[in-house]
Amino acid sequence: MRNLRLMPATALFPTTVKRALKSEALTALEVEAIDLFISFVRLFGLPKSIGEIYGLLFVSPKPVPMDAMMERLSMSKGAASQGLKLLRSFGAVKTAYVAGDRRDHYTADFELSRFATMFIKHELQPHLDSGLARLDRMERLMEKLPRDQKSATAPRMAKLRHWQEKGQMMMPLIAKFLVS
Amino acid sequence: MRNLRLMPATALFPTTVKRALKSEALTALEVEAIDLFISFVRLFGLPKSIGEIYGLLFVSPKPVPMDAMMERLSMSKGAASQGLKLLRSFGAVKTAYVAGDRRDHYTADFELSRFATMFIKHELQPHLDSGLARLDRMERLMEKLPRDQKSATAPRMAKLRHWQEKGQMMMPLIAKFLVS
DNA sequence: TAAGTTGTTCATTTTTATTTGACTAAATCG
DNA sequence: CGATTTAGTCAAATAAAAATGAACAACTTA
Repeated sequence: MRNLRLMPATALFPTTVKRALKSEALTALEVEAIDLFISFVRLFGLPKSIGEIYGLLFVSPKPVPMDAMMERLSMSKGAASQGLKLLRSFGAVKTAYVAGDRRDHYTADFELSRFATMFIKHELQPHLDSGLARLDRMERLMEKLPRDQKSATAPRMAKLRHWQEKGQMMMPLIAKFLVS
Repeated sequence: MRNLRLMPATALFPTTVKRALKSEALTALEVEAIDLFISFVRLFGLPKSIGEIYGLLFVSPKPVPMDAMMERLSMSKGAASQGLKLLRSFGAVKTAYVAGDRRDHYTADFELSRFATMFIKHELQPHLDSGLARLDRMERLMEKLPRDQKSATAPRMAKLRHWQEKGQMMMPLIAKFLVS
C-alpha cells in the first residue's frame, strides 16, 4: 500500500533528508477534534472525510501536507484531495508555505461560520431562488382550479409565499449575525 | 400488485359502496408541490418520500388516506407508513376523522416551522449538548500538552467555546423567530 | 531529459440510506 | 366466529453517497 523504499546501507550521508517513514497514531486530542468535526460537518450534509480533515487540522500546531493526512487518517488520496479542494473552496482551510518542501501544506481557518455561509450560499439560496419561480407557476395553476378547490388552496399558497419571503429576508440577517 | 376483485354482475345494489378502483394521475399543481417539498425536506436531511407525502397533502383540499397516497405516489406501504409516522411525530401532519370510513385520513399542518424546530430539537441540540462535555474533555487533554503546543492550541479551544456558547444562545432566539 | 514527486480525476468498489413487500397484529364487519 | 380491512414491522433488495486507487498530468531535480 505504502511504497517504502529501504535506504541502501551505504547511504550514510544522504544528500536529501528523508521524511519520517511511519506516521504517528492519532493523539486523544486529535481523536476528539476529529469526532467533533465529523458530527459538525454532518449537520451541513458533508461527508465524514471532510470532518476528519478539518478536525485534524484544527488541532495541528503546524501546517500539514496531504500525504501526512492520508497516512494519519488512513484515508485515500482521492478523498484527501477532494476534501481539501472543497474545504479550500469555501475558505475553511488555507495553504501555507513551508521552506524546502515542495508539497502544499494546509492549516485550518478557524472561522467556523464559513461552513454556515457555504451552506447558505450553496444549499439555501439556490432553493429560495428557484422557489420563487415555482410559486409563480403554482399560483398560475391554482387559477385554473374549480372555484371550491381554488378557495381551499389559496391560503396555502399564501403561507408558502410568506415563508419564502421570510426566508429571503432572513438570509442577510443570519449572514451578518454569523460573521460577528 | 393491487388485488382488485371484479364485482359480480348480479351485485347491482351492493350493500357497501366500493371506493374508486383507479387512482388519478398527479395534477400539475401536485407535481409542483411535491417537487418543492422534496427539495425542502432534503434541506433537513430527510428522505424524498417524506417530501412526497407532505407535498401531496399540502395541496390536497381534503384529507387523504394512506392507501390513496401509496397509489398516487406509487410508493410502498412501508415508506408511506414510516413517512407518516415521522411527519406525525413532529406535528407536520394530522389525522382527520372522515365519517363512514375506517381508515385514518391525513392532512398537512401548514406550519412549516415544524420542520425547522424538529431539526433543531433532534439534530442541533443533541450536538450542542454533547459538544459541551467534549470541550471539557479536550481542555483537560490540552493541559497535558508540552508548553509550546499548549499555547498554540489554547486560542483554538477558546474559539470552539465561543461558537458553542453562541450556538446555545442562538437556539432559543431562532426558535422564537420561527414561530412568529 | 529521465526519474521521481506531488496532486487531480474518475471509473469502480464499498458503505450507508432508503424503499420494498411479505408477514403479522389488531380492529371491524357480517 | 371467520373473513376482510387497515396499518405496522422488518429482512431483503435497491438506490444513493462516499471512498478507493489506478491512470495521468504537471512539476522538480539530479
